[in-house]
Amino acid sequence: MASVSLRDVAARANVSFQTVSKVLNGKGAVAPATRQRIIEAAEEIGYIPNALARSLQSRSSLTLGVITVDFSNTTPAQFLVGIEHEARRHGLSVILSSLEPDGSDCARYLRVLMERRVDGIIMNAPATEEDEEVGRLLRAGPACVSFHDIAGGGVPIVQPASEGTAALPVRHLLSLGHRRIAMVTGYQRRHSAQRRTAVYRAVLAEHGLPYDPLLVEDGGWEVEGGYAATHRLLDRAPGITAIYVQNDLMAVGVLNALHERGLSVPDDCSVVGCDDHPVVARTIPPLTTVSVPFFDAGAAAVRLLLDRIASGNTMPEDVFLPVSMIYRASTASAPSGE
Amino acid sequence: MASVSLRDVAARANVSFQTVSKVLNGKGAVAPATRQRIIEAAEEIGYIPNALARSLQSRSSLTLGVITVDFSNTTPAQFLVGIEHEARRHGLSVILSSLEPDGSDCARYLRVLMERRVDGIIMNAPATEEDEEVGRLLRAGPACVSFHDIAGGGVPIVQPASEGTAALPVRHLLSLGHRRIAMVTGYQRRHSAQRRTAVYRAVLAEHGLPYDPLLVEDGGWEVEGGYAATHRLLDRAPGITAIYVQNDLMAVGVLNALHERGLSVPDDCSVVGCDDHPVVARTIPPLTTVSVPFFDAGAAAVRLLLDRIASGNTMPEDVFLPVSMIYRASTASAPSGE
DNA sequence: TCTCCTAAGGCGAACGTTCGCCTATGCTGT
DNA sequence: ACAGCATAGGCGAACGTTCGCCTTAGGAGA
Repeated sequence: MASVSLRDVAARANVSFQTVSKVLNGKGAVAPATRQRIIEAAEEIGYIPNALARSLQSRSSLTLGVITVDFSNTTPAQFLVGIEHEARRHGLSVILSSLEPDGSDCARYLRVLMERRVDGIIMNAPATEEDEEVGRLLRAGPACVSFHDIAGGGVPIVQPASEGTAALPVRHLLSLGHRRIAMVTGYQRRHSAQRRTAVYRAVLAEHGLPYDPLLVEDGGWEVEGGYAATHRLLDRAPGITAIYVQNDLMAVGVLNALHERGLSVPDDCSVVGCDDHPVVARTIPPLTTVSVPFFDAGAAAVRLLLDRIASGNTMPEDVFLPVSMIYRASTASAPSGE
Repeated sequence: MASVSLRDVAARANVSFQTVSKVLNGKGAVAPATRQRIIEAAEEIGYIPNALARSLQSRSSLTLGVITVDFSNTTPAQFLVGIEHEARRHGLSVILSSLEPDGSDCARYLRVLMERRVDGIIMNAPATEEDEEVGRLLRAGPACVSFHDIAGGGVPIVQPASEGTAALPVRHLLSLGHRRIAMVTGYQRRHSAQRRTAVYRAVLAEHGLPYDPLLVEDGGWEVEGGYAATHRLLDRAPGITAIYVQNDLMAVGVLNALHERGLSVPDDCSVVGCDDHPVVARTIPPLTTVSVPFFDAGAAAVRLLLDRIASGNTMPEDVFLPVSMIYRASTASAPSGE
């Protein structure tokens, strides 16, 4: 188990260890017989190259660092899987750091990644989007790409287009004749929730409808928050015929709350979610939602990062991911008002 | 950006680089004034230790490798989060490798982890549970702990007790008076599905009930599989009054299929899931299920691994995780048969 | 005054690579 | 017979650490 090195292989094959290196990396000119002997020797004593030593010498760790929000939710997990697969395709490994909910440990983990000399960093930690220190570190450190805003900018962003994630559902509901369209938002301190709210407002305005704060509730991104938000909405704002929910997890809670109230979806109230979580294809009723390509987003982030590294860390354009509506059974025409 | 090393700090503080090392690691005896000077110098030129070099020299990478099935599902993701947190607590980083569905790339990734000289490996890749090569590599390589069986053994296992995940739900249904209890299994090639099936069978036998293959369908662990399996069951086996579903994701599909058939849950048919997926607290109806501590499982795996490393790779006992029933609204007494 | 001790810090070596340059050997062409 | 040249492989250095041992200087004790 004591690690066997190039030197051990060399001793066995009666050559210098540098020659072994050449053979194993297919570099220099080596006689076929010697090559064969070396390869066999390596095989016999179970030589495994030491990537640490290689990285030290080559000044490239072939490693990406990822700092992410808790990914036990499906959406950040999909993003992460996309990153991992694309990284692997390029021969890179991924070091994972998942943050506390408040993101307070981000700077510390960033430092760990820098000590480990990662070649690049991918961020998905909305809780730090206003953290100036994190912004500074990221601008000073290795190449970085982020899924959320970074305080002070300077880091390219990969994001679903919020015109898509918000405008598509709201337009869909409007086209079905709904006029009192409530919204359950994600945690309102997050920029993505704010952006979607702004788009909701803008689309309503386009159609001559006022923005009514009574129709908007914070669901905090989670199932239970969606459930509670819906009950609050129904308590205080009668006449709601549709709800746009900023993610599918909350939408599950929304459907449950409506059911508890004896309201039928979609007959009494339409619901649109966002993300196309695997589960909502079979909720009762199956949910109309927005499909967001999280896997692809992860892959795109890796590619962007690699471009950035290759091009000497120039600042590329932000990437906006195309999204699309998935029409299922949770939306229908507004009940004929009388 | 060109990396600054101990030597650079040393030059600035007018000492040897080894002295800088001593100060920064708090090792040798150094005069307070010198110490101060060194710390300031390090600060000023932005010294960041090189973990690669450190690992090379110390022969310990402070890294854990994790090989996991696609974790865009919540349960493997929770396990992974648990691992990451516990690893972090011990100052270890985690290198992540997620496999193709068939696990065919496992041996390759294992090799990468060994090249990177990880201190230990945690496996969660059920697709490889019969792969002899993987088993061999794991027994020969660094310390390892697994969440699923390893071909040939020799690796300690951390697992929810299948007496819990299967016996608890089935006993619950029996105690409610159900006698025709169907089961939607996970992918039947997996040992965990097989074990749960065996326990289901054994518990029925305890109560003098025969094992009826017509009541068992493979749902493949996914929502859609649960949905399809339920329709097949209802088509061919009338009189089912309860369904035990081996995971919650499938249970969502089961609830939907029952709803489509016009069967009320729990009045016409009870349903029990497994895992306590966050979503099933608000399905319609909320699902009775088995809570499995996946976070804790991840943390326990890390602790077991560290014990194993510390104790020179002795073979510890397997760990079985305690599970418990969560009673919600999807189960009720069997309809009074007439 | 001499010995001994301790504190402070220098120094060499090693961890396992890769890279570039150097040398020895033998063959080709005239 | 000799210059010229591939071809094969050796060798030194460097990447950035940590570790253990050595040296030096100054002070305490007899």
